Amino acid sequence: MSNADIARILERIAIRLDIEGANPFRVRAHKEAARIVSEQGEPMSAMVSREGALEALPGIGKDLAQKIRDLVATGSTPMHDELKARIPDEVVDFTELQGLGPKRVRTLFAELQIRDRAGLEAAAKAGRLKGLPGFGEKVEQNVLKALATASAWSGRVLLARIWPLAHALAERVAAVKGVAQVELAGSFRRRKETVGDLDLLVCGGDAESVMQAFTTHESVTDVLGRGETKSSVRLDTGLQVDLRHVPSESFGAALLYFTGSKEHNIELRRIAIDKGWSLNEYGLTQGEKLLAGRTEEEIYAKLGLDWIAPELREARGEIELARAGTLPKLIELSDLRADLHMHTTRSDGRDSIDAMVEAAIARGHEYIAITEHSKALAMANGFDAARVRKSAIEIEAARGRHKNIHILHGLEVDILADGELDLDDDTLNVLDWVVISIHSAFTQAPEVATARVLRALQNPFVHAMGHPTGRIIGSREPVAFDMEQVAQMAASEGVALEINSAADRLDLSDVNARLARERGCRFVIDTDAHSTNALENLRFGVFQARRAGLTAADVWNTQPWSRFSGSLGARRKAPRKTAAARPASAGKSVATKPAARPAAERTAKKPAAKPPAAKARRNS
DNA sequence: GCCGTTTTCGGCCCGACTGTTTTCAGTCG
Repeated sequence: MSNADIARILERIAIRLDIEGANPFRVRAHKEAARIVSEQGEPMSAMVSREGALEALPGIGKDLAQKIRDLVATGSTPMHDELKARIPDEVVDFTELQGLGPKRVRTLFAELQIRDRAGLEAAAKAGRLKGLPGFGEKVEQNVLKALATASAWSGRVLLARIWPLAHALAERVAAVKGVAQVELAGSFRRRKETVGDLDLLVCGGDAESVMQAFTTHESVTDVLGRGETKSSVRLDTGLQVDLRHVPSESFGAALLYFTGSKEHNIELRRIAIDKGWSLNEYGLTQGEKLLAGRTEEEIYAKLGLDWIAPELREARGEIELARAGTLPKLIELSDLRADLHMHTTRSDGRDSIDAMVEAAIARGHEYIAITEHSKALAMANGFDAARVRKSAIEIEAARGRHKNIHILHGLEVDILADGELDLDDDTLNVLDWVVISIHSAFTQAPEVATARVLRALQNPFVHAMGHPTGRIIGSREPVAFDMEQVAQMAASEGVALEINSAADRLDLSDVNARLARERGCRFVIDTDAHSTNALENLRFGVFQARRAGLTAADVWNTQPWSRFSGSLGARRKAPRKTAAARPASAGKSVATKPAARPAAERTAKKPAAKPPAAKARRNS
């Protein structure tokens, strides 16, 4: 049972408790626990075996720790079984519909015995909802609307997919006369890999004109609400967009507030309260007196904190680092000097070598690697040994045509099901840059998958592991290998883990990259572009890296060519470790070598997995 | 259900908007 599975069950326990009218703080405790579990890099299945490890997590006490242990051991917990027997799954799902919260869902279930979607729709159509307490004509109509919308809307959309439309909406509002500032806040600003809605923040201009411009945008199909300071709309794609018009003296406070995360805000509020102040979207106040509000920086400063980049605002220890002045200096797109994973028409790319190289030059890259597929991916026209040797000549010719960029002769070599690589060592030795990736056998058991990856990582010709977990957001689960062991092996072998910038990969995830960083891994951020356009995606990989707390120093392809090229051959010179080439025996934990860069060397800047001060977060 | 320099009880973040009410509960973020 993965952390995500456990988190989901805890979340549903919380909703069921809420529907039953339980103590709201008990509900919140379960929701908080779900969040904490989902953000742990280490699997719960590993943590349960360490005495007291669960209880050491802030927000997890004796009771929740036991529930997590039950879930790991049996896939369930007695309390959830009892709750499920009383409240069916589909009733829980009702709370996802706009306008239905726990109270109204409770009424539907208790008064009308509605147990599923079909029943809800039938009751609403028959006009049986509007007579219920807390319901009326309008709510009934909204339920029907929400049911129709929900079937067309999966809930979240990839950040990269919404990027252009989000900016178009912002520009539309920015064009209104007198508007001074427009920001896209929310999870969009935190650069989460998917966003559930968009939050626009506007200051300046006439509020009425701003609302008018916003609610009449061509992609708006439904105006959900329209007040003096706030409007909500639904777009034709199903996405909800909220706009808030705020005064300039409150803009920083509003930006902070609506950027979130909710958990980050709650921690900030606690700090304010402890100082006898109050923090809301209008500012930081002491009684009637406004202490700060115009910018985020002044609010953080007043609270005794360094400004925290939005990508880190997830209540994962960033506040303690900000207080201590030890926040990492996050990597930026401009730090990258290369893209080391891309395809051309020679395998399954859409553009030629020359087109890709020219596009890379236009992007300002100092060096790139052309990395076609290997032969296991026959459908992608993967290279065999002979084709690799021919390719070397083609790359050399390309170098002759393009003098103002360094081109590495690379390959994306398949990791076969048993951990063997798809090409032999002699062939790999021809290449300047070897990325290894999983493209098959995605559903192996954890021990098998772990042994497979550990074996592959020990090949001395390998430089990097591409899209390590193989997950596709929304459609394919990550390969179930043990990230802890893989990260330790990658660190000790000096193999970089990729953060793949493809919109639906973003693999490693922020949580995994954070764990890998703590184990001393280095990284590369690549596009895996299959066309010149896709080279633009690098920014999304950088966002993911920032969410993981990575600095430029953590990422190999930020190095200037002279240093990078000098570091490529290091592993090949070392004698081949024959014993290490065998896969570890299934089910047995593999001896973990110390990380290449010991954790202690890096603690000064790294965000702690569990901040030492977190248990006492109400201190200040 | 969690937490603790107020430590085993009594707190736990806060405001806008809607719709159902007739002063406010429910929902949402």
